[in-house]
Amino acid sequence: MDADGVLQALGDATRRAMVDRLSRGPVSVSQLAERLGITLTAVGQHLAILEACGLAVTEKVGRVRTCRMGSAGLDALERWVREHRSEWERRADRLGELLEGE
Amino acid sequence: MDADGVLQALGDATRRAMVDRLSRGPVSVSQLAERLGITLTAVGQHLAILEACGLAVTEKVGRVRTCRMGSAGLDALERWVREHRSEWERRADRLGELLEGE
DNA sequence: TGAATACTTAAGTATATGCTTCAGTATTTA
DNA sequence: TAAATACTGAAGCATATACTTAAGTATTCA
Repeated sequence: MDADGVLQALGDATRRAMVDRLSRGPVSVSQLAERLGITLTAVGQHLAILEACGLAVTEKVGRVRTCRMGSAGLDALERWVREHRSEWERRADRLGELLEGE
Repeated sequence: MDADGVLQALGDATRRAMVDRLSRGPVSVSQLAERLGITLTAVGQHLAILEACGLAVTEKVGRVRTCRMGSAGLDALERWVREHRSEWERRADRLGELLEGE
């Protein structure tokens, strides 16, 4: 899973609301739609994006699709943060050493 | 700094490229514009967004504005990840205990 | 002091995308 | 088996926003 897709997905407020909800446990497409005040179709579209980047996992049983949080998306995001922070902090450290050396 | 703003900001590929660059050290607006192949104006607009959410800090000295990475943005983002992951993992743990109890 | 540099601001354009409706399909219930 | 439920897919619309040009301002250089 690449962080680009995750960040692109989480750029949208509705999808963030969906992830908020998923982090508290599984839900059906209908339940998401009702909570967000949008159509089932819209939820389906967002869900496809969340699944593609590993933020959600879904499974259809009978006529109802159950949606859960996916670990891969959060993993990728955390990795992205660490990489960007560390590069920048390494620089900050070198600057600190430089100043101490004076 | 709220994670919403940070995620909204990082939803855009150009701004992600800017943050990539900033994480490797300070740059001027012109240098960013050249690297990204867009106008100074466009860079300025993105920069305002990155500053507002704490992903960038800028300082104008003479006629050149120098842009650096901001810590607040990454902090907020890491917090967001931890909160969403932990809630979901607590649930997974409870499920695990439940299954063990059978 | 005049020219060049490095932005800044205002205003317009063009496209991406979030959402809708409408018309299906598959599953459950009465 | 008929009606209701829970989605799915195709197609269109409408708005947000990323980018541009054009016209400034402030600073440095020759």
